[in-house]
Amino acid sequence: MATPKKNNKSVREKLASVNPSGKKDDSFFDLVFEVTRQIPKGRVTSYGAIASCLGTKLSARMVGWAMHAAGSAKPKVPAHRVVNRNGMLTGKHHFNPPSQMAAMLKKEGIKVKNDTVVDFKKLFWDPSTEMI
DNA sequence: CTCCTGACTCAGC
DNA sequence: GGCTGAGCCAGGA
Repeated sequence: MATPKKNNKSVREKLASVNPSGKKDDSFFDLVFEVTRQIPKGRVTSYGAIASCLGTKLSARMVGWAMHAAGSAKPKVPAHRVVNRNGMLTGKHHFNPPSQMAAMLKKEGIKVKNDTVVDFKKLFWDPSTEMI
């Protein structure tokens, strides 16, 4: 894909607006959580997209790692809407139960086949573009 | 304090 | 064309 994302700063500001409660801890984790929560229902995004929009495109792993903490995050983070670049539910094994991820996606109208999001490209939600 | 691992991605072979 | 290696940051042992 083109991946023109360059509003990394804008995204951060946007997130600041979402979090006006004097919360200054822009930990990478929190940032990822905010973005993930902004994902519209019936849409999905990739770790790389989030990482890229945050300015840490080289650390897509951290996004996934942050999702690991999503289970303890409050309110709950729709980590099921975050998949890898191929639209594959790589993190489903971390859900409880693993089938929960696909079930949630299906519930939102997203077709999941073989642990992969159908029309992922079409349902793809670019945080640095559609969120602003 | 040091080492390792991890829900990814890109580049190279 | 698919597979492998390396890089990234943070948290846990």
